[in-house]
Amino acid sequence: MSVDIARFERRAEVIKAMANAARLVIVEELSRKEETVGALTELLDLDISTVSRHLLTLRHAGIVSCRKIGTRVLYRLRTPCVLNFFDCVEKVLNGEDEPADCCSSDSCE
Amino acid sequence: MSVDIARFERRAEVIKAMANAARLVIVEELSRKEETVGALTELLDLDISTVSRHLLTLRHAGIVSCRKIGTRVLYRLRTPCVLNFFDCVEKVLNGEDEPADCCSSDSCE
DNA sequence: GGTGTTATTTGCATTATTGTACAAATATAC
DNA sequence: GTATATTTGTACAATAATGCAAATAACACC
Repeated sequence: MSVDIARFERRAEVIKAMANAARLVIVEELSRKEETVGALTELLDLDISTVSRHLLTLRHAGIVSCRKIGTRVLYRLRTPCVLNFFDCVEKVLNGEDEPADCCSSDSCE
Repeated sequence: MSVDIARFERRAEVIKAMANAARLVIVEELSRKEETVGALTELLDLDISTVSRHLLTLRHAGIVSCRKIGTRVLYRLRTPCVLNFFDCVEKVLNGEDEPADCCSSDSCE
């Protein structure tokens, strides 16, 4: 391999943290306001322990941060620029940003 | 669950396609010019069959497209806006976009 | 036509990673 | 002490990454 793969591994770690529907719901919700684990769990059909782990994933990636208030933990979006991902993702989903595809065979549609 | 999870699943599919170091190398390389599977394989310490599958993943997500020239298949970046991800990813990695974190305990750093 | 060569994809098996729930542990307040 | 909120231990299922070998595609040559 002739590339500095470690640099791309680090980038991929951040993107991986965004590569899950439940975590995207969390990110969008936190873009509106700080929320507790319990409140986020109500949005998602998941066990609270699972939501807690999703938040850990986002926190380890540096995307969210948290603060403790009594027995609650309030999570917030630490790097709102991740919301910029969505514009491009919608373009990709709509097949924008490209005239049309060239090869239409099975192996290359 | 009280959210339209399917919408987030679709978004996550696109982001998942970007959530791998080898595929990020491919995307960056294709941002410079069209390349064949063989040429991309030389950048990565992976079997050509693995690279072919990474390209399939990117193609299914709508991020790259391809065209056949003789026995070669040339891949190109279909939605260059994905390159915008990198700016934010670097910010996240550098801990920018945020004063500092609040909770410094084990459970909430 | 057939045969060989090159480039890519596909079938299959294996390993690694991720998502998940339940139960138990921890932390904080009352 | 009890009650509430969250995290952690553990196990399991689902998904993803990988290489090797075989299959396919496109061409060149005879």
